[in-house]
Amino acid sequence: MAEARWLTDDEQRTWRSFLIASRLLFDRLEKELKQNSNLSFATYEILARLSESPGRSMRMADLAAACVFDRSRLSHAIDRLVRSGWVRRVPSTSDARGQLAELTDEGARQVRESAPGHVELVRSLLFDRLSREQQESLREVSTVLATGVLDPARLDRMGWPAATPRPDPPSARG
Amino acid sequence: MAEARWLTDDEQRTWRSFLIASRLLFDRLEKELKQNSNLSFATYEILARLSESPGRSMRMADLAAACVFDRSRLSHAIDRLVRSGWVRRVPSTSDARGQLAELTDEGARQVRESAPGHVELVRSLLFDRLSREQQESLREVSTVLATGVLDPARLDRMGWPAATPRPDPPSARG
DNA sequence: CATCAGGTGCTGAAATTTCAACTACTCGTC
DNA sequence: GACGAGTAGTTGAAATTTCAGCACCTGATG
Repeated sequence: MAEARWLTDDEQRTWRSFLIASRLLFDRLEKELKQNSNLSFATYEILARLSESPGRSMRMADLAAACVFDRSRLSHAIDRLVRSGWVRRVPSTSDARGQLAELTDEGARQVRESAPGHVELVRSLLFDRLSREQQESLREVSTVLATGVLDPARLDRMGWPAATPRPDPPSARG
Repeated sequence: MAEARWLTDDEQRTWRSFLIASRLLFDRLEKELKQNSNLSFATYEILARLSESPGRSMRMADLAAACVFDRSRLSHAIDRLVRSGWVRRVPSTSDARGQLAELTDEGARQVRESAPGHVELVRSLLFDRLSREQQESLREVSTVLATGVLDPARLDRMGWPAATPRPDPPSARG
């Protein structure tokens, strides 16, 4: 290795700003959820993802990918959710290794209850304050970051949401 | 409360993209530090901040604010760093309640050793991939996020770095 | 069919973070 | 100089996350 490529002052400022801002934001969301629903952000995300999924259930690995958790972390988190009665484990019928995490009615109720406050806060801290151009920039930058870490194929497999609406209907393929 | 203000599809995609992207990025940095220097990101930040501070030391509260940690978390983290021999606790002379966390020589060596790899990764995942305009957008958006959570005065007190270079030299004030 | 690389999910222990007090000190006021 | 509110930092226990390793299943290959 020759000379380390340091950050310019400008880059340094940008990086620190991003770091601080995202942490402040996530902390704030965490606090709101804890306060109003006694949920951690991580827990909320799991419940939210499940609630949006067909059959209110997902394969463990898919859920982990969607939430950007490693498998162990998800497994422990699901343990706790099962103990709370909000999630049920169901063995996969198509793959004997697989488990589905399935939202219970109680779990679904919990999401419905906590979602509005959470969404309202995201809106008020983020979208109400960003112009349309800034929102586009944010998505653009996020895409750059994500593809910097994972290739597009992997992102796609984990349900990467940044894509603009499909250019062709799926049936028109091939 | 009347009707909850939900997110549009577009906003939903932007939000999820941001969430996933930042998590992927931070996870990656965490992994790199763990792998190459056996440091957590949190630990690295503490050491880095101290190393940049005059006298290689900071008041606990200031350090906590700079790293966006709560005081308890920082206190525990510093405990560990003291046990590692990388940081020393020094009572503040001006305020008998206060403590300084001060980097030891060993600690300084540790930062010097781990910084290049870390910076290189930030550069390659972020700055090498963003145009100048995108970098500006990122800073702009970060500022919006941060001021959405904290007022500018508080940000300033915690060493918010997003400011463009001061319009006047400090001595020209008043 | 047997093998084997790779994928899935779980587990227990260790490390870290969160949470709710608690002590000690400062500052402004009386 | 004593009071009381507010600040600085620590502490211990509980909750969560990380880490390494395990057991099991699948799918490809021979």
